[in-house]
Amino acid sequence: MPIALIDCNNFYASCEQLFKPALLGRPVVVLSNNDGCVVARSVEARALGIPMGAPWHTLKELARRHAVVALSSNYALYGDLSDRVMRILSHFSPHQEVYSIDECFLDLTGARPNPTDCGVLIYREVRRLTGIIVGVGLGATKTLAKFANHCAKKRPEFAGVCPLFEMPSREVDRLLAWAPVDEVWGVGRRLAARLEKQGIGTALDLKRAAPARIRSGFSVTLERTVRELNGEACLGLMAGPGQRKQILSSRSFGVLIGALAPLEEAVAAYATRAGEKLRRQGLLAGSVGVFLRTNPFRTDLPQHQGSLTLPLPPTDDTRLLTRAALRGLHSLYRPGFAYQKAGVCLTDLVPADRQQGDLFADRAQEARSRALMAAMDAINRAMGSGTVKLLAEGNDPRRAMRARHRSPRYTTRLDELPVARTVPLAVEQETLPS
DNA sequence: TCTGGGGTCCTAGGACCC
DNA sequence: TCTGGGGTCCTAGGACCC
Repeated sequence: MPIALIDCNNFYASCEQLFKPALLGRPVVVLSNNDGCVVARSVEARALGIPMGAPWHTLKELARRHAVVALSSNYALYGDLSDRVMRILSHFSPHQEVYSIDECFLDLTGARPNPTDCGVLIYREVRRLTGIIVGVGLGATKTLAKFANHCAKKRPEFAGVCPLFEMPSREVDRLLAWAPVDEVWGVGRRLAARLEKQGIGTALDLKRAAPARIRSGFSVTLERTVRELNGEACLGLMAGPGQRKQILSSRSFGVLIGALAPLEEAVAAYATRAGEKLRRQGLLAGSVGVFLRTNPFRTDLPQHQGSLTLPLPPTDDTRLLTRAALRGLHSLYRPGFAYQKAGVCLTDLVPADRQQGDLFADRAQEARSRALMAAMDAINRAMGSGTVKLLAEGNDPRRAMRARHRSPRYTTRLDELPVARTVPLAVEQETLPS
C-alpha cells in the first residue's frame, strides 16, 4: 500500500513567479510577517546560499549585490493556489491528508494503472493545470514517502517522481546512506546532534538502530520513526483536519513597547482575532492564555517574559475573551521593560454544539451574545476585517505589520486581478481521471 | 533599525491520593 | 537507626513540523 507525499517546490516563491513571469530565473525570496525572516527561496536564491529562516536584515548587502527580489508574504494568494492544487490532487485518491499549505499525503493503494504511473500523472497534471511544479515521493509508510519526496527533489535521476516503494532494498539503503539523519521526518537539529554522538549519522544508521534502544535513549516518537523507516506503518492518514486543540494569535510589534496602554490594545486585538478563528471553527474556549516578552536578541536591554492561563466558562464571546486576556496582561506586566511581542492562546476547546450546560446560565444573555458575535462576523466578512471592533483594540498604527513588498492578491480580490494577460488556472473536471 | 507565526506531541517532575 | 508502593493529574518545557 504505497503512500504518496506530494509537495510543491519553493511554493511561495513559485506562486509569485507564476503571476509575474519577469521573476523567473531570478533570485526571489519571500519574507515572513513583519518582513522578518526568509521563509521561501527560488532555486536561484538558494544557489546564492541564502539559508531558510535567515533574518532578512542580515542579508541586505548580499541581496543588493545579486539583485535579489524580496517579497512580503501574501497568504491570500498562496492559500488560494493551495486550494486549487489540493483539489486537483483529491481526484487521484479517495484518501487525502492535506498536511500543510503546500503538501499532502495520498493513499495510492489500487491506483490505476499503477502507483508509479499515477505519480507521474500527478506531476504532469498539477503542472499543466496550475503551473506549479511538485515533487512526488512514493513509500510504504508516511516517513518513507517523505524521504522519497526528498529524493525526488534533490536527485535529478528521478525527474520529480521517486517510487521508493518498488525499488530493490539495496537501492533504498543506498539512498538512505546518502542522506544525513536530519533529513528524516521527525529528526530536527537537536535530535540529530544527539544521534550523531551515538554514531547515528545517516538515515540508514537510524533505520538499522534497535527500536528498543531508541525508545529508552530518546522517545517513543523516534522509535516510531525507526519502525516507519523499516516499512512498518505506525502513522495513519488523517481523514479530516481534526479538531483544534489550541488557537493562537500573536505578533511581534513594529517597535518595542514599554507602556501598558498600547499593550492592552494589542492584546485586545489578538483576543479578537483568536475569537474570530474560534467561531469560524464552531468551538468554545475554556481557557484564555496570555504571554508577553521582551526582545531576546537585545542583550543590552533587561529581559522579562511571562505567561498566564485563566480558566473561564466555555465561551466564544470576544468581549469575555478580551476581558480575561486583559486581566492576564495586567498581572504579567512590569513597568520598565521594552516589550517586543505578545499573544493570546485559547485552549480547552470544545465544540459549541456539545457544550456542557450550565443550570444557572442566563439563556437570554447567551442568545444576545451569539447574535452580537454573528452580526460582527457578518459585517467584518462583508466589509473588511476590523470594520466593527471593540474600543479596547484602539487604532495604533505602530501595530500595523511591516509588509512593504506584498504582491497583489491576484486571484481573490476583484480589484487586484491581473489585467489583460491571463494564466490558465481553471480546473476542468473531465480532464481528470475519475 | 530590522530576528515570524501557528501548530502538535511527549516527558519529567511535582502535587496529591489511598 | 529506621522513612512504602502504586497510581493519577497537571504543568512547564522541549522537541518537532511547515
